[in-house]
Amino acid sequence: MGRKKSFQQSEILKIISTVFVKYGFEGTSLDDLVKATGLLRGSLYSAFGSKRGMFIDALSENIKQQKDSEITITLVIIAMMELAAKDNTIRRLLKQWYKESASSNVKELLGRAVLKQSGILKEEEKNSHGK
Amino acid sequence: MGRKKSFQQSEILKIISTVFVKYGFEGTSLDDLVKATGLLRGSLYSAFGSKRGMFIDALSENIKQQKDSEITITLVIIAMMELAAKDNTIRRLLKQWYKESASSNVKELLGRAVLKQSGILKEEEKNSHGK
DNA sequence: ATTATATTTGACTAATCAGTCAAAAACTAT
DNA sequence: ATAGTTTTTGACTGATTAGTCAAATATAAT
Repeated sequence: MGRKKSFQQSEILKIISTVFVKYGFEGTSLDDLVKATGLLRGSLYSAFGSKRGMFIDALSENIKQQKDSEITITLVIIAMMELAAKDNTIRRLLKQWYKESASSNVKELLGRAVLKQSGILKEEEKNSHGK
Repeated sequence: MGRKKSFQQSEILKIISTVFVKYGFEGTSLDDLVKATGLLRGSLYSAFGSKRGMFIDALSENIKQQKDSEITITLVIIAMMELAAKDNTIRRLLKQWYKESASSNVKELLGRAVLKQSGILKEEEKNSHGK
């Protein structure tokens, strides 16, 4: 019953993910998310409750669906750098991700993604650092 | 001539560094910096010009004085995740740091610091991940 | 068609943000 | 002491922030 949702939650979470990846958590404003999704604030809030809720749902969805994708890794790093220390729920999510991570060298995976986000690496040097 | 500075720039930069490390760049407010340093906004602005200036000076000082300390690495990661993509000056600074980095495995160094910042690692497991 | 329920709409709010600036204070040189 | 210079002070500003909510709209069940 009731009015139908005008959007698919998982599609919106994909868009939300790219915005958080681009600007970080604190660097992303609700207006950024409103513009990117095409939804209005009220719709976003009724679907996710808060900006934090939007981030958690985006992170969870990404972890569930594509554990080692570039977007997932970047969201994980943003969560670790900006949120985990003060947010138990997010820290638990990240612990789970860490435990189940398929990569043989998570630290290097994270470090590579940090370097990539910074834009200081040219394409050719993305895999190893001559040292 | 003129009134003497009531503080030593390098001491204030140490304090500023710890605040940015704790809250990130976007997550740090001027009020946070005012409280932590004990200086007033006007003094901070006349010394550093802007919040970005405070971060750049803190990062530069740390890179110059203790290239591979924990605080330096964390500031580097914050700069890489939040600022480098859109700020040429900061990206140049980071490129220089990367080029001159003494570590044999920068990616792992960065990844370890990200994990540490998140608080998901217990002390015993900080150096290797059983996998 | 009426009732009940779920979603959308977007103007609104209170709080917080980075940054400014004129006046006061503290210093040096003469 | 006076003039010249620099720093400090903190109230102020306009912009932006996350979040709210009553009204409008759209759907399903009866």
